[in-house]
Amino acid sequence: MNQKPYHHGDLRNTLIETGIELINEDGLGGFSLRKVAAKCGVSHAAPYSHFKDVQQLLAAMADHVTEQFTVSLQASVEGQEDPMSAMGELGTAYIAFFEQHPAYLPFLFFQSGITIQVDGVEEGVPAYPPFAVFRTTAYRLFRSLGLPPERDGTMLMAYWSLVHGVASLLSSSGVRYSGNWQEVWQVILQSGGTENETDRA
Amino acid sequence: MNQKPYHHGDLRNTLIETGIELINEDGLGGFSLRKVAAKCGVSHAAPYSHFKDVQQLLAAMADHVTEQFTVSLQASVEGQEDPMSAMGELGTAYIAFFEQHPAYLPFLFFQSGITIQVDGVEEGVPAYPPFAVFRTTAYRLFRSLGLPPERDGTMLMAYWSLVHGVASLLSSSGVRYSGNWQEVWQVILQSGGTENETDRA
DNA sequence: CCCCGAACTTGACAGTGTCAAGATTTAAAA
DNA sequence: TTTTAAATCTTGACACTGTCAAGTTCGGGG
Repeated sequence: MNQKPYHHGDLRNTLIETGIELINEDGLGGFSLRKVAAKCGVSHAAPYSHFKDVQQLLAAMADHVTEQFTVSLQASVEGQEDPMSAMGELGTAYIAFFEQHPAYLPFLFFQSGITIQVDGVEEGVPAYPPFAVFRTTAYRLFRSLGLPPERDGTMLMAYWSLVHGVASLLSSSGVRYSGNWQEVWQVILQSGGTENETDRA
Repeated sequence: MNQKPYHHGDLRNTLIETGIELINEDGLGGFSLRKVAAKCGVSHAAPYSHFKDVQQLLAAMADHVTEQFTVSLQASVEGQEDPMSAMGELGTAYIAFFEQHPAYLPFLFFQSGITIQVDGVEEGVPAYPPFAVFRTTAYRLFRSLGLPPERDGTMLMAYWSLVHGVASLLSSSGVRYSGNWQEVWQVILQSGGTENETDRA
């Protein structure tokens, strides 16, 4: 439904993908409109036929990356029977994503202001897709643990915040921790109700 | 011990403070060396007498802000008798700091690479000062709860990650959550051992 | 007193985002 | 098919950025 090849042949998508490559190579700070244009073999002002701003290109790039992120999260819980281990896999996938692409976290979360509706279920604002995966998986777990539904919001935000915090500390700040991160977010899962495998040393 | 007033009178400190003002007004993206210089009434190259880089000025600014952050955290636990409520206050202070200065989080954590030693207690790398406050307060609580010391590291990272995650989601991303954040990180504190005041509605 | 060196200014350079004007090509209309 | 309009891309310019080299000014130690 979009633009078909004119002169270059699907610039716009090429700009988006090349821009993402650039960020992965040189980091968010090394990004520039003119570099992307040069890498695509077009003149420095060519992007303005497809994006009114650098911000708009960055937003389109962020959308693309967000989609990959969502796919990655979904894949991690697909086929998982046990809700508890599904949550564990989800957290692992969340963190692995930002560990493998350290530039993505500042890029996704400090760039254009996404607004994530968390609370009032779908009132206008569409839920942030990765968060939606998070929510459905979490609710499944909470039901299986027999948690009271009033605590859903609190527990969901706790788990999401913790996983996001770990990803944040790992990928951006220079935090070194020799312990097992998986144990860290298990702390919340355990607190849900069942106390499986506390340390038994 | 530093430079005394020559022409301007304590530029360097003025640059640092003015730079921080700029970031609070225009955000991290609106920051520029030349703007800071202009705001200080000096020429655009004057900062190079005190900093070899923009990065170095930013690093000095970050140090200054980090100190304020540490003071704020320490003040929040001062005089608190009950370890549990001390931890609550600490988390509140952590988040309040970044809520009041939304530009600080990307500035502190995505700028120059601080390295935070978490695990092996003081082996070379000095602990990140705000984290040090966190650690001592947390350990006090864990002891009062009778937690096994082997779990100290895990519990500490869990609590820090969660609080940092909440601050991150609140101040950078456009997350809207109508619930009570304080309840959110209480989830971890409860999971420590005692279950005080679960919802009773 | 003089003079050395630290602090600051001036002017230049390459690189950035953005826009206006023109050239080129494609799709649609006649 | 020829003509026309719109989309795409280029070129050149502007203001702004960080950085550096060369000068200028000023203060304190000889």
